[in-house]
Amino acid sequence: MTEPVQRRARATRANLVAAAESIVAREGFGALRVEQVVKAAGVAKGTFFAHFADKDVLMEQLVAKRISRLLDALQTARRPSSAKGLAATLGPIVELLTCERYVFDLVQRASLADGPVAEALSRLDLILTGWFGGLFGAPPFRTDLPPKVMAEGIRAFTLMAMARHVANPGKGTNPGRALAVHVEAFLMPPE
Amino acid sequence: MTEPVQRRARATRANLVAAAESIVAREGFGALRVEQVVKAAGVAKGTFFAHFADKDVLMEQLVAKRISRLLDALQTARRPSSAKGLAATLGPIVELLTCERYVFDLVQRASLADGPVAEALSRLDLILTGWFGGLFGAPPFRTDLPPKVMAEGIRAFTLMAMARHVANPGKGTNPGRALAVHVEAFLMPPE
DNA sequence: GAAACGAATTGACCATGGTCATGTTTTGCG
DNA sequence: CGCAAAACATGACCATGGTCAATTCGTTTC
Repeated sequence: MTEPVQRRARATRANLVAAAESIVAREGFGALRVEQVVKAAGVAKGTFFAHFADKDVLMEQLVAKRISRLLDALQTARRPSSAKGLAATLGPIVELLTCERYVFDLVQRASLADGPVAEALSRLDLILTGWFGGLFGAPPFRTDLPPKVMAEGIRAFTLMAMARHVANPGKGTNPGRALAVHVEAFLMPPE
Repeated sequence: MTEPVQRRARATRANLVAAAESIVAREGFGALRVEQVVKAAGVAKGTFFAHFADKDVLMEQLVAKRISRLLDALQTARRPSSAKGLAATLGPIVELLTCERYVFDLVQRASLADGPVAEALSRLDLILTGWFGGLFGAPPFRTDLPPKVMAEGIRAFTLMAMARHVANPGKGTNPGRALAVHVEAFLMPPE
């Protein structure tokens, strides 16, 4: 639960994480079962819950790691120069978070609390805020709003677009396009 | 699951709903257990799942009914004349949806799919769209955006404000104020 | 009203996340 | 070292949502 101090415990924890990662890679996040993890790691079930308050804590950690990897790429990307470009830039992250309903629900629950997912996403906010420039804004986007508020707006729109997408499987919803509409509407200066 | 055709089955279903409503009134949504409901209704567990695909389907129905009652009041209310007023107007609904984390998660999952909750919320969208006026907009709000897009924006901001609130219990977050900030920023013309 | 057939109901059973009293290993200390 | 305390691990057990083959009930047909 808290960081283990003995070498044995650190190894156990690492085994659990490795086992979980391997299962996720093979069968997806939603298919992971605690029993499966502990069996693969060669420990008892109780041990799992001695290391993670609940299943979600482990899953958050795994998802956050994936998000972080995508953000590493984003960070070196060029600042997009249009609403559409901005929406497209978020594409890989949207894809990760909507790859499974289970993942999206997890992220949604975790995105505004404390924890690794929230941390990862606040890193995204930082990148966006940077793109929107300093106190005086950065065209072509609106220049009258604090970048922080704009970043929060993007977050809200992204979450909604993704929510619509995962709530209507097979209905051909396009989160990227929906997102672009809202970003366009709210982050570009009205004419 | 589908509407029952025999009188007996209709009565069973009504009993289940009544039992559930009574439990919710007494102990809240999150505390409701299927076992408890079937015991109170005097039927077997399997009967519950013959009438409702899963627990959530029943809960959605109950929550939607509550939302609808609040909307009846909203519908007769005067159109708010400021962003702050608009946020305040949504207060009762926000309060209902954030009264329990369980409720919020349920609503969030259901809000963009098919079902009674989505239906109730689309009624809210209709009211909002009405307030934002016809094709040419209605001051003091922005007049350059389709009312539908504005209503969707409000929905996104409301969901995010509520999510932050339920994700940080006891932290004194104020969904109404957070909402007002975003509504102000995005729905009022920039100056 | 008896046969036949689908609707409705039953309850034992299952899957799975989570708990906890107990046992084992490691560490720090005299 | 010897030993007590803390950290760690165990697995039987529990809570709860959900399944399904078997059974009972209601309705239709002749």
